[in-house]
Amino acid sequence: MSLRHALLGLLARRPSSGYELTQMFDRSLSTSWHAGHSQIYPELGKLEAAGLIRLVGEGARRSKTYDITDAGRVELRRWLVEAEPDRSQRSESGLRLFLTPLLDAADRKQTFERDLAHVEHELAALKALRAVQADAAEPEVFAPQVELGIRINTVLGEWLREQISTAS
Amino acid sequence: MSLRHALLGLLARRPSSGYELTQMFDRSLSTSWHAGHSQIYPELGKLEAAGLIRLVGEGARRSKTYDITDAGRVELRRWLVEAEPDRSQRSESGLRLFLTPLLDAADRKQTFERDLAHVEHELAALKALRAVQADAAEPEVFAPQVELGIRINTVLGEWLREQISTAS
DNA sequence: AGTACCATGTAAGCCGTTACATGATTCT
DNA sequence: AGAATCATGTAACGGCTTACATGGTACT
Repeated sequence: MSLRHALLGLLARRPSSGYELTQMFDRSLSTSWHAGHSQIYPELGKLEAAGLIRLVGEGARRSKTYDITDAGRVELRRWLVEAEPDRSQRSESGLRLFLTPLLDAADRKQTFERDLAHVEHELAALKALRAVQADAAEPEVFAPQVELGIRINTVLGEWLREQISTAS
Repeated sequence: MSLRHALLGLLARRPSSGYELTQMFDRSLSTSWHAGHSQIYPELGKLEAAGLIRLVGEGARRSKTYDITDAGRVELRRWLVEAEPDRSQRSESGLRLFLTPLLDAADRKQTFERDLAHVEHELAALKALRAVQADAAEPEVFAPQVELGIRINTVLGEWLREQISTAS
């Protein structure tokens, strides 16, 4: 269960409300993790009860802003540095790719083209993000990670283009 | 829920027992999907009840071998070609990478080195697999996918090495 | 006054993991 | 005969998604 560490990590970046955390999962973390508000609010309650975060203010519209505590920072560092990473992944795209050889040439080409369109869309978004962040004072995402995303999507695109041309 | 389509896909490759399917998840599909036997056996029952697979033989030790039906093949193709892919992923490694900037330089370097060791291990395994499959009559994994894995792990390794050298 | 969005919460049900349980076959 | 491995199944529990539910604030 990494949700608690994801929340600790986001709160270590800056104090936030549950609503803001929900948005961060969609905007910044969507490529690696997702959580809906119905999962986040109860977990914030548990983290507060465990003393890893604390309520630092209530704002307009009953919003509750939390911040990480020293105990939370210790736990977050322990998890990041000392805990053995769980490297298992769940990727429907990977599964689809694995099953692609079952399709005939026409269907296979079609799915590769669909995937290529998606990869190019991602690539354009990442390059736009890189351009924006070059100026930004406080980048939302770690710049080297944008660069990694660009490189991975680039090789993916190259591979897909090769598959499309050899399939026909 | 892609488990049913993963099972349909594996059975479209060759008729298999639940036990063999469990092993295929570990051996061939572990980088994109995982399922334990306690999930597989009940799902095979549901697929059979739905007419997408059928029992084609019972062997030693009460083993039950299933094969995909024509209806199953139709459903598999529909899912692969026509269904909108769910591209959301759950990757603890991605989450860890996202949170890495919170660490100090020494801790960050340490985690990058741990990740690099793992990437190099994967890369060696994939290159060995590529060498073995070059000779094999009936490759277990689609050769181009091994190539893709090699390329992605290569850029990952390069990126990690850059992070390690600029972090110090 | 009505609509849209901000903000938090709970409940039902499904999916997946871990643990429990049993029997068959092979090897030493 | 005992251990290891093959092979299938069920049960309990926890995580995650979807749906239900409510109220506050801003805009027109």
